[in-house]
Amino acid sequence: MYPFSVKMVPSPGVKVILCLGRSLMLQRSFRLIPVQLASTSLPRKLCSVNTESQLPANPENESLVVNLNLMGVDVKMARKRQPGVFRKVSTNEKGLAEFLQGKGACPQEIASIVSRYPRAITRSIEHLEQRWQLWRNVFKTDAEIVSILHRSPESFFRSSDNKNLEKNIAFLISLGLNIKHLHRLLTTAPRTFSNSVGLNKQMVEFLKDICVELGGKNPEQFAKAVISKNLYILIRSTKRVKTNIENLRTSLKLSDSELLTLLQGHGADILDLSNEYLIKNFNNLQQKMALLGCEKNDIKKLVISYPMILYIGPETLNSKLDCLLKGGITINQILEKPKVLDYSTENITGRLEELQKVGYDFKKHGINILDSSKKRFVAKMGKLTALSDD
DNA sequence: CGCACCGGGTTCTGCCATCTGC
DNA sequence: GCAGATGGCAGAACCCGGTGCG
Repeated sequence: MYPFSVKMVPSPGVKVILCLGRSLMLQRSFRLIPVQLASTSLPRKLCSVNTESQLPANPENESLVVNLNLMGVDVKMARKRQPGVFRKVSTNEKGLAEFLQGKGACPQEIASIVSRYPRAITRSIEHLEQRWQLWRNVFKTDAEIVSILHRSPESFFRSSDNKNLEKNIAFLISLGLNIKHLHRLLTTAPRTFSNSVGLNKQMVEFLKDICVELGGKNPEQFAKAVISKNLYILIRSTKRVKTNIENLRTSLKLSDSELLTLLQGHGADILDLSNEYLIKNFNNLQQKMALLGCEKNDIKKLVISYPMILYIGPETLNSKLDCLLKGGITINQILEKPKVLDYSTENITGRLEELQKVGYDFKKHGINILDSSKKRFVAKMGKLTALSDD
């Protein structure tokens, strides 16, 4: 039970609802019963007076504030975020709390959810139940949904349009994405599902257009490939994606087919970057590589074989490169095996030190050892130490 | 077995601006 | 004119292991 329920005397109707549990059908029959308790005690007269007096359109609902405080909601934060919610005469904080608790959320999680997205308390039980079921089409357990809600309350509550959510799921499936894709998509970028279907369609159409423009033969396949490679793409603006594609094309002087291959491969990820950032990273890369004696063509090859290099910020990239070079690795070796840049500078530094101790010869053995999992690296080091001890 | 190649998994919300509908 | 709905933005890598080949 929730703290505020101690203080409140539920009306008979609500008591009935609470006892009935969570059967959607039964709750539906009680639809007309006010879901909010405290606010119903607020005299209606007060509101009608407001229309003709100079008082603010609607004063803050005091009993709502009391309820939220009892729930442990950070009222100050909530008020700052969505002040309008506090002036509503009827809200459903109790229903929401009951609902979420029934799904396995703890009071702290519920408080945190409401603090960060107060409008959640304006959703009716029917709405919540329906939306939850739609999410359950994708998730196997309630616990998974609770964890997403706790992570990003806005993704679940921002839209009141369950029809739109339904259409989104249907649309994504129609693209050829299977349930596993949807699961990853909803886990990773839940906002995708509260976009309007129109917006999602717009991005997909844009991707298909790009494909055709670049001489691709299968636009649907291309769009699907980009989405499954980059799960965030549907929460980006087409403007951002378009500008990034243009910038990639011009700065690398890519042919249509090179660009097409890049975009549906590992290049899909870098479309996420803000336009500024992509340019900044590219300029830094170009500058740094020139300093190290590389040709323009080397840079192009490097980006095509390892697009994620453009994801790395100037400072990180430069220090990573410097650290490798200091450790006795040549720039040509990096150009050949750019995946070593995948690993953190700390990781690389540590490995270089260990390898130096056993006198590892990069000229002879190459640098692949740096691009391996920790488990494999440790195993390899074990052998190398044993060897050097002999 | 040892190694290189390669693809995959994780990760990303919380705020502000703008429209829309009552 | 208000609150709700929706769009858009900044931020900024790292790690693991299956598989197939010699």
